[in-house]
Amino acid sequence: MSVRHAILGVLSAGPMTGYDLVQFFHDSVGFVWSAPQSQIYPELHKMEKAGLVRSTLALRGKLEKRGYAIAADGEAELRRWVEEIVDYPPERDPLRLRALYFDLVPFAAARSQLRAHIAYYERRLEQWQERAAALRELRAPLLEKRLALRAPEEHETMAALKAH
Amino acid sequence: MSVRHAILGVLSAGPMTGYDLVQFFHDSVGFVWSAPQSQIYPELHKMEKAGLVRSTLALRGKLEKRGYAIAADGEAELRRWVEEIVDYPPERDPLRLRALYFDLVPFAAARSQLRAHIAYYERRLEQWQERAAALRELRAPLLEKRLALRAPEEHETMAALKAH
DNA sequence: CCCCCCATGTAAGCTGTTACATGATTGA
DNA sequence: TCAATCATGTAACAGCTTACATGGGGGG
Repeated sequence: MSVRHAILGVLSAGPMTGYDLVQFFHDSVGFVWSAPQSQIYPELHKMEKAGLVRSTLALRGKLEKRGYAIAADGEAELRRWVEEIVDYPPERDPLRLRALYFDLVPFAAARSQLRAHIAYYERRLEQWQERAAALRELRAPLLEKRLALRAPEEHETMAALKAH
Repeated sequence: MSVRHAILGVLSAGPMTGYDLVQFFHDSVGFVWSAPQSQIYPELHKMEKAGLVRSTLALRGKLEKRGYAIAADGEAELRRWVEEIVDYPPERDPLRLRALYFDLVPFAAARSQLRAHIAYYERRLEQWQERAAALRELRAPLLEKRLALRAPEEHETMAALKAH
């Protein structure tokens, strides 16, 4: 149940609306944990019931918008979860599964699978590098919000991530 | 819906029981696509209804056992699926997600996370190497069954896998 | 005035997890 | 005779995907 913790993590940088969260899942946290909009709103409701977040209703004209902020219990839970060491999820890799049966199809088909695979990971790598660069230059909105902590620390986190 | 294709793949090496399949998912295909027993039996039923596999009832004493064999439609479907190029599943990495929030916990906690992570992957790598060695020496039961094709081909497949 | 963005939700359906349940056979 | 292995299933639930649904605000 990690959408929950991903949300807590984002909210730990500051309060925001469900919509904002959706955006972050689209282009920043989404890099490591993706979640669709249809999962975020219900989860926020559940989290509020569980006392992990608090919400306040605001208005923009007639439009209702609900701001969510992390609660004390939420912060505690987030920290607990980060420290917790758990088992890894079972392996499930569609390409490797396909690769097991490459002997069943023409060589050319296998080759284009692998080409597509390489292309995919090259794109991915580019995205990561771009993202890492952005973080180093402090261009990330969430990171900016976190500047209550000193910046170099985040750099190390990111370095660790990239090392992985 | 890839349990289905994983099962088809295993069955393409020869007919076997549900129980046999469970074993293979436990220690060979499971390396790339894990599936619990409670998923395999129902899936076999569905696949039989869909005409992808055929089953025959056999007895061992009073004990019923059902042998499953891949049907023509199943082979076709497997081949189709192997050739198909699809999008990658969304990213969802629990450790990387944790790593994003390492700044919230004591340094020591982050360090032991990373240590555990490294240990995990070292174990994993060992397992892969062992497995690869077994395949090269043709010690794998499924591979033995496939020796209707010439063996060197499988080597290449495995090489591709390892390269990945 | 129209389109894109902001903003929030619901519903059906599939996949996978955890746990429960049962019973026969084989070998030590 | 006892434990491990062979053998097959069911049920409840959690998590995620895809699609549907609605409506106001802001800028060109």
